[in-house]
Amino acid sequence: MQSCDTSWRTRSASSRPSSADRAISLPIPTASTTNVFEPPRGPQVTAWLTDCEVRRAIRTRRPGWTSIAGTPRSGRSSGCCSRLSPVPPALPKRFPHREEIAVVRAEAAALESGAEGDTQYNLAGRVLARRDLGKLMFLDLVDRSGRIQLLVRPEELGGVGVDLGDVIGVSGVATRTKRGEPSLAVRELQLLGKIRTPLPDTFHGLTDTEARYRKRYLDLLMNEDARLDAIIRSRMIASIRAYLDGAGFVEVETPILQPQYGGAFAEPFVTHSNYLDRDVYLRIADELYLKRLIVGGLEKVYEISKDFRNESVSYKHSPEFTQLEWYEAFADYNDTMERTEELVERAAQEAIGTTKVVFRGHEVDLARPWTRMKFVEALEDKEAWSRDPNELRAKLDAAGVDTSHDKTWAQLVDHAYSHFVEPELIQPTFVIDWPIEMSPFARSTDGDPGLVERFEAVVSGMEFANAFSELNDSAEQAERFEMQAAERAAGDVTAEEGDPDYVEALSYGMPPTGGCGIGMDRLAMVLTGRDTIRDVILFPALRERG
RNA sequence: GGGCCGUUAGCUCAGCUGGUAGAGCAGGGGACUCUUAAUCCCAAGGUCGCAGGUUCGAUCCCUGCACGGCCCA
Repeated sequence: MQSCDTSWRTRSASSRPSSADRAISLPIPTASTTNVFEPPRGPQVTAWLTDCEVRRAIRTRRPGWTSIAGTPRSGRSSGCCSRLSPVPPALPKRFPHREEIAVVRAEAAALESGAEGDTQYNLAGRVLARRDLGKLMFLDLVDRSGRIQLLVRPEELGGVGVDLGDVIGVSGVATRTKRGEPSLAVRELQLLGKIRTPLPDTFHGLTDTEARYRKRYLDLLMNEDARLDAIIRSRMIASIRAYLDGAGFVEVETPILQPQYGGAFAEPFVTHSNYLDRDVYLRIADELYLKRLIVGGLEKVYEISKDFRNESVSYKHSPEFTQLEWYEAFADYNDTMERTEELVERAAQEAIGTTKVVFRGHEVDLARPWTRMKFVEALEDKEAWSRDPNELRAKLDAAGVDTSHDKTWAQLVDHAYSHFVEPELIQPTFVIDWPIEMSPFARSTDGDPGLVERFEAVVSGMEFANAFSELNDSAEQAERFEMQAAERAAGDVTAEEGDPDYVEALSYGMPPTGGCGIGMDRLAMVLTGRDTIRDVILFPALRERG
């Protein structure tokens, strides 16, 4: 099923390594760095209740505060997180003036053992460890920014009923324990969300691959790496948007439901519109609509969106995936290559703080410039190039490649490329100047009308970007569609269907244009160091459980 | 689509070519004032993925199916 890898715009697409094994670490956010993930900082945090108010609350048994929420208990099992657990009265609906755990942890880490800070902080998060020593209780509180130990003296709070997995809010001061652990000395503790089903093993976490995908919330909750992956992906997307916006691009949205799909070699999903009283397709690419906008004069447009391809899955293929496509008038594929390098390098720096990653077992550097390699020369080096289908098939058969599924020359050549060239491209590489039969939307090269100005970007053997100097002549586009119709007739069911409406759009004239598609999921794989696309898609497609 | 592997307690895993299942953690009861996979004591926890077959007897052997993983297409 190579059809996926011959798309015009790339499609995006074990044991779980521990944090220490990961090639990347997030730069610690500081006040000076712009971090889109940090919630807006309010005024300097103080207790959300004054001591006086707390005392009054305790006297009046103000609901919600653990210190007065129930009978003081002893023992580590001071409440059940199951159906037997007493329902706390009216939990708070908000918890304002919250500081990030990482901030308080940093302050605590700078203290002497046994010392306490001056500032009272509010922290909130989930309790993921509990070490109960009778009159002393240690809880580990986790939020998105990190983990900190809570030092609790239940008697001083009038008893604490906290179960592993509860969401709580606390108030207290930074401190370091005698053993030197950065902590918060808790003065007040409040239950904010009750756990009803026990957590998975808090030491091993949730490691079953299927369970991690089906119950991603548990994966995120238990595994810091999973949270990190989600954040890296979000930063990557944010960085890309910021880059394109800054470069004068207009972000647009084009139809997902389309009467005519196109722009890639792929099987579409088919659905039905009651209003239109006809079947419509879920888009397989944004390409043809975006170029209509270039015809319309928007000059620089981009879209980051879901595409859908009704095909099987693999480590780099998912039936629904996120793709970035941009189109830039008055640019060609050389300009587009430079922009691709810059965009990816910036995304890496802003998402993970470095351009050096480990992906699929290889140390890779995404920093500019990337290697340029001509498609035909790469195949010639492997003695896997011929313009004659029979001769090419013979060469591939001689090399032990099973060509029985390849019906056309284009399929043979694609097979040869996927088999011999692509897997060996480890450092980021642009493979340029592709056969015209494989590229119905790209302009011919100046030197060889049989080749087009197209590039694919590859890293660790995986394609993640695909671009070309866009064909902008309607008559030639019509001929290319006819060429594709011949491919279909020859047995390639994924060959491009013609799109007369698109040809008509081009007939009004389109500026020379460079266009590019980058698989966001695949780029996220590279940046997170994940080997499978399902690890960077929060809710991957799975079969219904039997 | 093909090959290989997996599915046992909420989670992480043991289970000897066959005699109806164990541990740690979590959960329940209790002890404990510096722990950090805290520790200690007690009790509880199971349609061994599903359906057939072989057998006196199946978590174990065989077949099919479901779901997942890896590799190939």
